[in-house]
Amino acid sequence: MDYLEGLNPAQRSAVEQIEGPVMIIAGAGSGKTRVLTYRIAHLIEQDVKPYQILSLTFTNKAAREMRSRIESVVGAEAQKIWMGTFHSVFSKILRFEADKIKYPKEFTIYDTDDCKSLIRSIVKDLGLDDKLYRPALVMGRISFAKNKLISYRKYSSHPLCHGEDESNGFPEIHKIYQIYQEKCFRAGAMDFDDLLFNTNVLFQQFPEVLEKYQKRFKYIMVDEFQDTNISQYTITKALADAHNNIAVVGDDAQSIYAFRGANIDNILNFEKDYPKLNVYKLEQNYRSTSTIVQAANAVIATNTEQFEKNSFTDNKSGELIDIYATTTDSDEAKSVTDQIFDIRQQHQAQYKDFAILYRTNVQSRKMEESLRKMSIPYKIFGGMSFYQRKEIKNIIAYLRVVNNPNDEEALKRIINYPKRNIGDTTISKVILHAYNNSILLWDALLSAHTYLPARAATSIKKFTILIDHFRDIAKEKNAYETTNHIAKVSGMMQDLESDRSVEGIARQENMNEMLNGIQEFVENPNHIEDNSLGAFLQEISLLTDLDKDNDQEEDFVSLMTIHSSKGLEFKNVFLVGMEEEIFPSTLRTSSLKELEEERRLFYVAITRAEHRLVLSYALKRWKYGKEIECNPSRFLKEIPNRFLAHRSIIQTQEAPATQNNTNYRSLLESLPKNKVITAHKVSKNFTPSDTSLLAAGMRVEHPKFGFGTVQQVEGKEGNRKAIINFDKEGEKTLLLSFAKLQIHS
DNA sequence: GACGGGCCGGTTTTT
DNA sequence: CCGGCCCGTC
Repeated sequence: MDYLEGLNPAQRSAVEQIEGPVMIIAGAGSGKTRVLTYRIAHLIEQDVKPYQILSLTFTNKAAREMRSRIESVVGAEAQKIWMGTFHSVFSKILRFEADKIKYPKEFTIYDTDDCKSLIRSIVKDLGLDDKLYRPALVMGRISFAKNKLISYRKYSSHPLCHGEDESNGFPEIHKIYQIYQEKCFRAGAMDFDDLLFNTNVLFQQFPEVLEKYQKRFKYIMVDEFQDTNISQYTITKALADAHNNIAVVGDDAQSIYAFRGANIDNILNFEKDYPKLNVYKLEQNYRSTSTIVQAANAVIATNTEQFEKNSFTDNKSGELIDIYATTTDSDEAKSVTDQIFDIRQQHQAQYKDFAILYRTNVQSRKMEESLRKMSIPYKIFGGMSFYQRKEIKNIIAYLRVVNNPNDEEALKRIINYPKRNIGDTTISKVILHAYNNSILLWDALLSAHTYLPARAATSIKKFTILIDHFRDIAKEKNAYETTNHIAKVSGMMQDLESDRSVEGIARQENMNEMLNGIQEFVENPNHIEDNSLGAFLQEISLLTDLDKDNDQEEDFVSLMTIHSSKGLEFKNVFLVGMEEEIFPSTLRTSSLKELEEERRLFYVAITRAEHRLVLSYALKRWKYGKEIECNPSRFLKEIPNRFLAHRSIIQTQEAPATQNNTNYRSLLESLPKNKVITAHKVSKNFTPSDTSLLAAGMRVEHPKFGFGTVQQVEGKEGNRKAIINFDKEGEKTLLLSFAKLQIHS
């Protein structure tokens, strides 16, 4: 029981209260994962069987990590705990129960691209304007409905659905939704939202199935509860109804997924649904310096909607938070890279102690270029993931068709790759024939000779024979051998090998990596009970690249969006692109609700940092091939001055394009570098002065640069700058709207 | 049916 | 700056 010793009183109560409904409000860095881990270990110590525990986490990686931590307390038993994301846990249950809801066991999971492509074709078939009915928009509406458990039947009479569509000029979405759902059903496919929606359908229509799982899962835990949507909450509540042993963990301040249907109201409803609720608040932050904790608190306090929570820490104040501007986005990237290089040297840090966070994925490009130039190892999470690459999607499409021959989206992708003389018109005719005659797509292919010209029918015949052959192979051999065979016999491998360009070779390497991945899957003892092709496909379609296990030995800087960084922590965090339009995003400044979610996102970003937080923004940035002017983010003003160290505008010089990155030392020496400024000991009574009357010759103090003499003041309004010659740091240009200066003379 | 060139439009976050 | 789509040519 010694694992209980290291917990504070609130944490300990949250661990020990195993019966009945529990809500744990866990501030950032408050040891939430510890509590969850020990709670499960504690359950097992109390003789709860591991398979009676269902623990829903936010990422697969979080589940894996938690499992291995539990394992170190209770041993191999930990393997039997049901642990994973909502999507992965319930897709496994659906795979098992598929026949009940008339889906094939080997149903396909459509990814976002598949869904959009399907919507595009439906919009075309209906003769609608594809400029108006854009796939992303339609998809968003369908997703919105599914997350609220609104079926296509209910959609057309729902004021928030069809009603809203009509007033926005999209009266046909309900129709698209219906056909979309029919086509998915016939293709034996579910999209991400369907995995949850259909779980609800399963539990509602088959009480005996629900009862089976209610009996099994005596103890249920939900992490990141603030990010669950109605569909997820309904599943959880249904499962918990038999025993009422449900513990949810969340932090309303970190709710950042409303766009995905997440509903803060779930926290409020939880109190209504479970009047006997025990609430525990974990308020002590063990992660960050008090400067960072207080800055984050100040930021979140700006929001009107929030729970009472008082985040505090006993950690020391640490360094001030850096803020600075750069002239361009390239300079921003360069300065961040330089600082990472320097800090690593000075503090003997490792690259994995650093993260670069941004609001949107496109911002990673400039960072990546700069890191490459300096030969700094890095990894980009999110954005274009491994499984989204064309060559990978192609081989997966083959596997999908072999696994489920009615998978329309996969079929469209590979029926003519490599070239088999089956063009778009032919494919469209087959799909239309299947739809009009209400037959399966595969049957439409088999009977192609009855309605298609001989030439096209012959090509299709050849294709179906090929796929049948692959299915025979799949019956005899394991997933790895099958894939290997398909890659060769389909002609894919040859097609890749014929391309000797750098990209072509990279594609072959990706293909090999894919094959290795399958082999690992097949051989992994965790998959012993089901290492089939179908199980593999299911697993990878729900994997994000955040889930990848990182080799402990590897040392790299992490680049990701703030959204992806949730739940993670880094010693040094660089938050880049702190500009209006970007963060907060233009699309989210019109309503208070959305702006407050952006602010929570800022809160999440700040609280990722353990020791050092650096905020930067550019004055100019490239966008769509044009250079645009940027303004500093309004959020910067929400951090109280006493936590900030403003720095001069940083201008770097780009490295010559021809420079290769093999010898970064000489490259480094050829470039002007931003020194990392050692903290100046601020005078005890330091209070920033009004700088509107600042003039040349005045003596000033800056919290980071120390004392200096004003050389010149220029510009006007928000753009006023002062050139100051600091005694120790030399000449700096400071933007007066941000610089904290105390005038001493 | 395949392929290449030109034009247009997009702008968030993710399972 | 990108990728997707349309249209012309082979």
